[in-house]
Amino acid sequence: MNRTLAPGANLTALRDHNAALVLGLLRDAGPDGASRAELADRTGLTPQAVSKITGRLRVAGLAAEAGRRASTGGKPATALRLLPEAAHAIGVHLERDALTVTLVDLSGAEAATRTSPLDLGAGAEAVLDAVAAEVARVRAEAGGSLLGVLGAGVALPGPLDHRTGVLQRVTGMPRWDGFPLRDAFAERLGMPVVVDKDTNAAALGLVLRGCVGAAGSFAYLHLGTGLGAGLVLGGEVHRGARTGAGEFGHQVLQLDGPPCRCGNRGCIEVLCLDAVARGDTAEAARLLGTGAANLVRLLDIDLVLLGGGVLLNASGAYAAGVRDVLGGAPPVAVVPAGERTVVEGAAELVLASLFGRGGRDRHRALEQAGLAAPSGLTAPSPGTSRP
Amino acid sequence: MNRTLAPGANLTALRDHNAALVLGLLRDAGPDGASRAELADRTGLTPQAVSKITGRLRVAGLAAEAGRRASTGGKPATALRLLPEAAHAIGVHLERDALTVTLVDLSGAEAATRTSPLDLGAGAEAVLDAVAAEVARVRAEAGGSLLGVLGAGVALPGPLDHRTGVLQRVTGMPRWDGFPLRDAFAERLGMPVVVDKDTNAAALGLVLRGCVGAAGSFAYLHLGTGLGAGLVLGGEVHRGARTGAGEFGHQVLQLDGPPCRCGNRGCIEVLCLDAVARGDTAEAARLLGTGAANLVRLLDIDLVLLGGGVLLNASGAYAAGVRDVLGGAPPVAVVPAGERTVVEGAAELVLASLFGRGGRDRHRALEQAGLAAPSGLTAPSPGTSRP
DNA sequence: CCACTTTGGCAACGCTGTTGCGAAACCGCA
DNA sequence: TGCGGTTTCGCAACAGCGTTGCCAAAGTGG
Repeated sequence: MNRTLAPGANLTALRDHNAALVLGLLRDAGPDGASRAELADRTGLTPQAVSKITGRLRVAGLAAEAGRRASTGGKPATALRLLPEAAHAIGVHLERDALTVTLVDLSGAEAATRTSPLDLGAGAEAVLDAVAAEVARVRAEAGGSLLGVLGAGVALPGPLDHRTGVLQRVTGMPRWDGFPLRDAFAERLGMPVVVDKDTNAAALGLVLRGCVGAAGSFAYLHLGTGLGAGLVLGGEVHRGARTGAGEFGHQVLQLDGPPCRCGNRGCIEVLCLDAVARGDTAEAARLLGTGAANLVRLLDIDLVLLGGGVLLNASGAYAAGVRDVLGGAPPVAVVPAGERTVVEGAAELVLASLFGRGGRDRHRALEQAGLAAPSGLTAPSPGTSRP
Repeated sequence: MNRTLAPGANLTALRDHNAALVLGLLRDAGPDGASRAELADRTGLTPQAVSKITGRLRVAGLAAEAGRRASTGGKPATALRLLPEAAHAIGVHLERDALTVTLVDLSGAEAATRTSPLDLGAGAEAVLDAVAAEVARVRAEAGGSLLGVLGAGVALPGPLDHRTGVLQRVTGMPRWDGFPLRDAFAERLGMPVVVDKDTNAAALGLVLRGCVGAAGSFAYLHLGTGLGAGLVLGGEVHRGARTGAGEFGHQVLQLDGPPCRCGNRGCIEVLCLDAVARGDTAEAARLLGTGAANLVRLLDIDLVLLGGGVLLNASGAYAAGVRDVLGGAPPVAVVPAGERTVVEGAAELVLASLFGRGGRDRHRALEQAGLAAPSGLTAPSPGTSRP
């Protein structure tokens, strides 16, 4: 077992953990906010600890008081809410023929978004130029404010390595093989960059945006030019050893089926895309449902989200068809996801570490957002709201 | 998302986390032990912190100094090792027709094991009697020492709920439906009890016993009377929403295949067991490999362990057959597991919380093992080894 | 023999969440 | 209107965590 994955914890880690936890709850609470007592309940911390933590958040400009709640028999609670404009993140979605860039605030709300054509096969320099230009335009559109952009998340089809940010043999585009995308983008954009597979980014975004309700685990199935999946297990995106998890499309469903470009026979992708090409949506949905059922049984999840161009064009039919195969027991919800899951998720790659959702460097993210100043200076008291 | 799954952390949680981490490293180090400096390196804690933690472990009787290492140019390191006999755990494996009970020490080494026939369908009282009797005999065999038995882990086929310890419709044995196994066992045996599915217990045991090397994720495939799997993802057993994860056997591999008792067609279990019944080991291995390949691609794991009676009877042939289907890239290791993985894993269900491997109540476990005395009394200095 | 390296303990320290206590603000009832 | 009860929340003192600074011990190598 890899012990380096479970490091020792010190007081800094403890503080950052709790701060991220509270920030996440505040984000989930939305503009109405949450009271300190409520936060204490949800976290298991004492009210005093929550007061100290929210005090730090207020000093850092990440949270503020937001009016009073109705009393429940005693002193009315003062709501605390996230200040979404305290920081922003950029999401970049690279497709074979298109580039989408978005700028979102801490709550995930979109400040500006642009889509433009792209030739991903044109090579690194051309793509870097295009992305840098679009990022600049999006920032200008959003008001030109250069304040508080925490970083950029980049989502693309893969295969790639999330930890190092290095691309592998992108199908049909050998020029990208071995390209250190993260470092190149970070240098060019002048900000921290996180790279992930498109389906993983989408799945992460769905978690952070509260689109999955109370489900701790779910699968996001994406049917576009290919068929892939993003897996969230126990609240965390499961990427596997080589960021290769989610290879849903090359699941063998028919041992003696038609050959696939991957070398096997009867992959669900081939069967499904054939049905789509024939216009047989019902059969495509049935195949998708069979694959989803395999996945649901293997991982015991109770939510399946559907996305990608093909599925969204007939989301009702696909959802119904998949639901039909899955049956009712155990009860699995099948829901179509939004239109821009991937680019929104790309931006969330940056925000995840702030909100205790398994980002790669929570401490740096919190520091960058104004918490935990590197110099050992203690922040002054925020001053409480008194008459 | 379920925020109750990510609670706030206080100083107690921090101390317990680090203590469990160090205990886990000491267990992995085996009888040769590990030096404080080495522990500091692996945990990322400062040497001083490690000294304090190991001091507490020594006071609690869980660790001791174990001689000197060769010098590397300075003062030679003093090795610290786990004292395995400081505590014990009981593992119970319930099968349809057999009962196995084992008593292991902290290192997982077996002190005594007994197997006896059992009629699982005979109902709760008869089974409780049998288990209690066997547990008493095993304790007697192990020397009669009643000291330091932390609890019992119970592994059985399921379906069941790990968190509550309640059984669901055990296939073919309706009398067990809804039976609160954990609480009934806990009362009868007079000790804490953890219940889990047999394949999950086996997978957990393989992690804790260091049988999986540096792999953070792997699948344990078990082919006995049925076909199931235990999944470890990112170092943690993945149980899913209802402890139902690992339903490998009812993965559809042949859309128009023979009907299965689960209602679908072409489940891998039916296909595979048919091949086994025909004596066609090569075909069974090929089918198993195809299912394993689906799983490996979906989860991006690089280790598959094989267990269960059928597989172990011809482990070489099965491993080779599975390896053949999986191919070499990405490199997936296929290895047969040991004979008693389930009952050993059942005992590890109890030990897991001590060693920072995701047990359900680490604090209680550490307290029970002699650490973190409930009264606020600080433990005295352990006294260092001086001439 | 002496410089150097490495291990590891002691004491003081900074920072964490916790506890004890009290003020503020509201409800409900007399 | 007055008073007790309830709930929220801050201040101050506190215990306990890992960290830092310093030093002793015990080897190696010139």
